[in-house]
Amino acid sequence: MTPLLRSFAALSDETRMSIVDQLITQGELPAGDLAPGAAISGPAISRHLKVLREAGLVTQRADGARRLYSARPEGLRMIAEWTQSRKGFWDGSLDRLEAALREDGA
Amino acid sequence: MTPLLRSFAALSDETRMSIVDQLITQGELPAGDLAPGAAISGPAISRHLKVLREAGLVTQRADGARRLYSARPEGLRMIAEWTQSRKGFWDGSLDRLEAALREDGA
DNA sequence: TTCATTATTAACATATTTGTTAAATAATGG
DNA sequence: CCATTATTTAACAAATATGTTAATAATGAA
Repeated sequence: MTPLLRSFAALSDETRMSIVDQLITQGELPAGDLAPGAAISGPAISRHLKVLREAGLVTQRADGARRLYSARPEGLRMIAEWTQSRKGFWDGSLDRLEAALREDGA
Repeated sequence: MTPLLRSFAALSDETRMSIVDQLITQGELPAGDLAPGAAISGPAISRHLKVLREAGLVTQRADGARRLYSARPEGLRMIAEWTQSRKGFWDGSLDRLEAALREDGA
């Protein structure tokens, strides 16, 4: 797991998922419009956006003093695949364990 | 996300996944046998096991001075379901975004 | 130019996670 | 009862994550 994926997966998931969710639902938005939805300060949002940018999950575009952000499909696909692999691991674990228990019982 | 799920999902995933994986693959194991596989000290393993126990992912059984650990199917199912819901979110995000982009292009 | 708006960076504080070593606890065998 | 083994807890250190306020760009308008 890369530091960025780990970072994305970790504590502030809710804030960052909310940011991405807003960008998906409402399309391109300036940084300032994302703060209210996340209930944290501008600088905090700005740093989340930086992480999301570096992780390839959002893109930034300048419009005067504003910075317009959008969700990035390639990034979302990467996350979906990562969660897929993780789900696969746990599903597999469960299957293997249940098989082992059945053998034990037999 | 509960603190325990968050804790489980967070940084030490690899260590804790390795522990659970060993318990699934090799069946019931004493705490001491899990340390080598994880490349950390006994006390560190012990604390991971405590987290896993509290999260309901493993069970503990006394055998003399040893503590035998096993993977717990209900816990694995819970994790599998949690990753499933997460995967669902990201898959859905991707679908929605791609649909939005198609509309834009049209 | 000067001011207002928008966003980012700097400096700092705090909580959480995770590891280590040393001490404590529990069980077993002389 | 004492020594040994297995494990956990205590005390401490370090890294990471995340938030805040204040300072610093960058832009556009008066």
